[in-house]
Amino acid sequence: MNLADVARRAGVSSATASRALSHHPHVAAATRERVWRAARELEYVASPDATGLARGTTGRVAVVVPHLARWWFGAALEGLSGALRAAGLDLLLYRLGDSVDRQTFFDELPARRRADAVVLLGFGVDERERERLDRIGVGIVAAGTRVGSHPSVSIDEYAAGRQAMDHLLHLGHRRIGMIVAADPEFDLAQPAGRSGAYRTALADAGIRPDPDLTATVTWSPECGARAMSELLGLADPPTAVYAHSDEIALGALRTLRRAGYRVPEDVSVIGIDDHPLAAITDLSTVAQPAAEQGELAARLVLAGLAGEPVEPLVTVPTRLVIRGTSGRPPGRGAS
Amino acid sequence: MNLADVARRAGVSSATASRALSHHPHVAAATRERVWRAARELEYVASPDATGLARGTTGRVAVVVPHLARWWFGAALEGLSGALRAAGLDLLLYRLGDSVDRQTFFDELPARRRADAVVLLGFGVDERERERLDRIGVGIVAAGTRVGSHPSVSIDEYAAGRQAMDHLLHLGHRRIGMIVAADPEFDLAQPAGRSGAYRTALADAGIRPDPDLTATVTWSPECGARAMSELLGLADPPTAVYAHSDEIALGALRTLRRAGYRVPEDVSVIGIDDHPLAAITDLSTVAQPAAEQGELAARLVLAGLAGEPVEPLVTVPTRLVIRGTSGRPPGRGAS
DNA sequence: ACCCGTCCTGGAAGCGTTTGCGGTCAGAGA
DNA sequence: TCTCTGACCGCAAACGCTTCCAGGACGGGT
Repeated sequence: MNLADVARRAGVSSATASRALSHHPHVAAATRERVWRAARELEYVASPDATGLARGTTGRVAVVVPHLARWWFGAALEGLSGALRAAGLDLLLYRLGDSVDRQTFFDELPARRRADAVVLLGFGVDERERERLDRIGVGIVAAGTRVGSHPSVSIDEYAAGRQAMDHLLHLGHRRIGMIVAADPEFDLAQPAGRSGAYRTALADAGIRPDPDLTATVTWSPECGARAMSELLGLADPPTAVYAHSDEIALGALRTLRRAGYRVPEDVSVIGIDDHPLAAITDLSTVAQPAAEQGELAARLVLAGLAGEPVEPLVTVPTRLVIRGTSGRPPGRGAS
Repeated sequence: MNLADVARRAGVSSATASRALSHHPHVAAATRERVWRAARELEYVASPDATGLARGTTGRVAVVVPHLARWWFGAALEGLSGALRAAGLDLLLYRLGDSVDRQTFFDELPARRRADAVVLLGFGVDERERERLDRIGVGIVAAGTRVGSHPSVSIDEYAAGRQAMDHLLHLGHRRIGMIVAADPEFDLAQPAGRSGAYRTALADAGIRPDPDLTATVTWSPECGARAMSELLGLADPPTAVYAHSDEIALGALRTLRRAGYRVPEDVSVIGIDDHPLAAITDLSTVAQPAAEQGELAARLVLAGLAGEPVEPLVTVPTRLVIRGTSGRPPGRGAS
């Protein structure tokens, strides 16, 4: 069961056994083979605790997420876990459900000494938290957002927003609503870029933004539905709606259909994400590769661990996906 | 940084420091206080590796999942992680993406010696795998499925299926289609109960099942859409469809709408899960508490670790949620 | 035949905790 | 005042692995 047992069975010292098993040079081929055979016969597995103690490294990386049930997080985590597993690293998952969890996490830093690196998945941290985080003493990588000057991988939020907005503008829409997806507990950092795109896109098209056309809600389909109701209640409702996420957009869609509006004949809708349900709902959107972002984050971690230089800011491309919920505004007929 | 440093600063031996920090009895109150203060000042965090080595326990729980991006898994994992965190246990995540991952996982048992318990989230294992699993040497708990005689928490798949089917039958449907959600890689174990419910419900209603009315697909909305096309292509298409999951049902819904069928006037649809998008899509379904299942699984783990007797089979209730996609069959008018 | 590298291997010292065992010391009972 | 009983505390041995350091064997060059 232990290294000593393997060594005994192979007739060598535990030092040699250790070297043989971890592919060190300077071990005779025959010896190496004997040790490996003994290990196999005994079904030997090294104790990671002992290894960690001796080597000063844990073989684990901590991943911190605010949510798990939302599509983006699950998908990103899939990419991340796959790449880490391939590299033989274990994944320690910390979910910070609410501000209490969050507070204690940054106060106590439970991940300390338990991982060789930390990945922040999809949420921003404030100044104080970043300062705490630095005390954790290991490399930090962010995915889906930028965190200070740490290496990070994400989409260009602004560009993604522009793709959505420009699409609506090209279709001829002038009165465009926006549903902002914010999170009361977690600064997702995405809203800024996505909202900025809204404003500048309008400005570039020579349209003065109407503050009434912006609704801010928390991240859930129900809220998207409510926000849409608000927008429809305006004296002069929008002919198109740009939602910060597909989940929100789907909620908005529901409200529109319920209220008897035709989509896209009366109102166009576009989201961001390319959620799996967007395809079957025929929702126009801006696709972002979630799993790939997770995977790239893992690569940054690996590079950092290997002491290689790491690309500080990786940006993955987004892609406009035009489906059935976006069309020309009413009263303009198809070309 | 180390225990020795804390001990030195508090003017005691590291043995005493250790006892004081882990709330052992037979430590003078004053001493304990001094040690704690020193620890706080030094921001001391015990090395889990060293602790694990000395104590023979890891403080970690391995969680094995086949998917992450699907709602149920994310939600269950949320419940699980919350409860484990509250108990001070770390969560080690192993995602088995495909049969290759799966094979190597069961061959090499990487979780061995790295966790005090293993939770199998939402997938069944075959005989060989179970036999391998037992060699892992720690407690095993299953959630969302049953695994041998290990403690497990899940819904009553059969009962859930009956709730859905009986609802459709009560509405007067006689020709009911079923879309089975299977997984080529993972035996989800759910199909059996859910399909069984279909057959016995029909039998109890005196209806002979028509094999053409059953479509088996893998678990994704697109497949649900395709399966629905198949059913609609039948000479005598169903007036209602019972889908094994909401995701499938949503796909089916899309096909129906595209094909110009009205829901529920022409065709009724019901799923299982109560996916967050089911509410906004107005999909009738059978709700199952995903997060709660995860949380209960964590409790089983905790009980097992504490040496308490653990309930072997926990069943959580499901609930029929009638929304807008289920109604009376055509040609029978509202009562 | 001798010396000197080169390879391989073993001894042993950590890595940071926990914990069994024994020692010290103060207070209580006689 | 003397012993005895506990409460506290420290010593040192694990826990299972890695790695530095040095020793032994062996072959080739002189």
